[in-house]
Amino acid sequence: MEAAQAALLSWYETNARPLPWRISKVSAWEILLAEIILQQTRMETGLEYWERIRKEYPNPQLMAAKPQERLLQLWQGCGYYARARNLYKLACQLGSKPLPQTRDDLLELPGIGTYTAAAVSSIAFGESVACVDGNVRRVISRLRAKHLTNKEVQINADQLLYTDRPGEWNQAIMELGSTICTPRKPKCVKCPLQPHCLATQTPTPEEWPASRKVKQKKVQATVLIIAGNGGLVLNEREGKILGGLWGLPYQEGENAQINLLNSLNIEDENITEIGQITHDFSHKKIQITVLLTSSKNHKLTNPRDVPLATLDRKVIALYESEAS
DNA sequence: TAAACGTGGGT
DNA sequence: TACCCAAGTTT
Repeated sequence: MEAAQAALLSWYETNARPLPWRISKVSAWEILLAEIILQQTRMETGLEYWERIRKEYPNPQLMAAKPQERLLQLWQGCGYYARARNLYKLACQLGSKPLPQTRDDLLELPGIGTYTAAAVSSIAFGESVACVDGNVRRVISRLRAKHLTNKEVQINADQLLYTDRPGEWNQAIMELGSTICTPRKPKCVKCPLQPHCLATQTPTPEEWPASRKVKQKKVQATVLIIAGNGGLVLNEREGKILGGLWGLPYQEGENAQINLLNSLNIEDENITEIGQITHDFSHKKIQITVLLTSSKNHKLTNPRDVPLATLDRKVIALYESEAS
């Protein structure tokens, strides 16, 4: 074993956070659930979703046996709902077959990309493959003090991989990125890889890797609350944005208000504006006008009975505080 | 390849 | 306030 590998594994042995799957043995399915839930999601947030979802679905067959809407109900608030839709598709597609054990076979499944395929095959099945996530990319970029392409990062990760215990190695390097080699103010003094790192020899190790710089677009939108005794008008959303979740009538753009009212045959004079809300997506900043009217003879739904996105929950919370 | 896709926490 | 970013994938 090389010195850098020994140093990191030794550090990991005493500094690994006590995550559930490190404390006790869990199934490959539960590893897969964790990897998907943790995509772009913080550990502290993801853990409670993982506990909830693994408990309800100890295996893929039990997931496929219930409606997608049930999964989305457990997923609500976690974001990136395509993950849940793809996970459900995966469970259905699997049928009675066991989970594939290699990276290449896992890669064929919906919602499984290069990171997750390598993470699951190495952690759950011991395959010697290096996974590259944001942590690994950052650690390796700094070790080399270079702006690397994806391919170059993967090559470096493959070379560094400790093939005797690939799952443990992958977790160790991610753990380092997550707790020591952080995006800002990295704790180089505590880093087991410092003797091997080029970035730490510079005044600005946080310079690597380059940041993404995606600018949020500002958009206007209107939401309409149609309220009655039985609840609110809620519809199941379709498409990629919050698809599969339910939500209030919502429209973006200049003529959103007029279009919304026309499409629902609502008269102008029965409408009141109860407030403005802002809600951020990663790619856009939404300024929402919240309109209220009373239901004549619409089909009403209790918001507690259906999966909702945080955006809709915020709007409903405003309405409920207004009503009380 | 770049943009779309949620949400919440940190600075 | 504004911006960054988190165990990424899809198109």
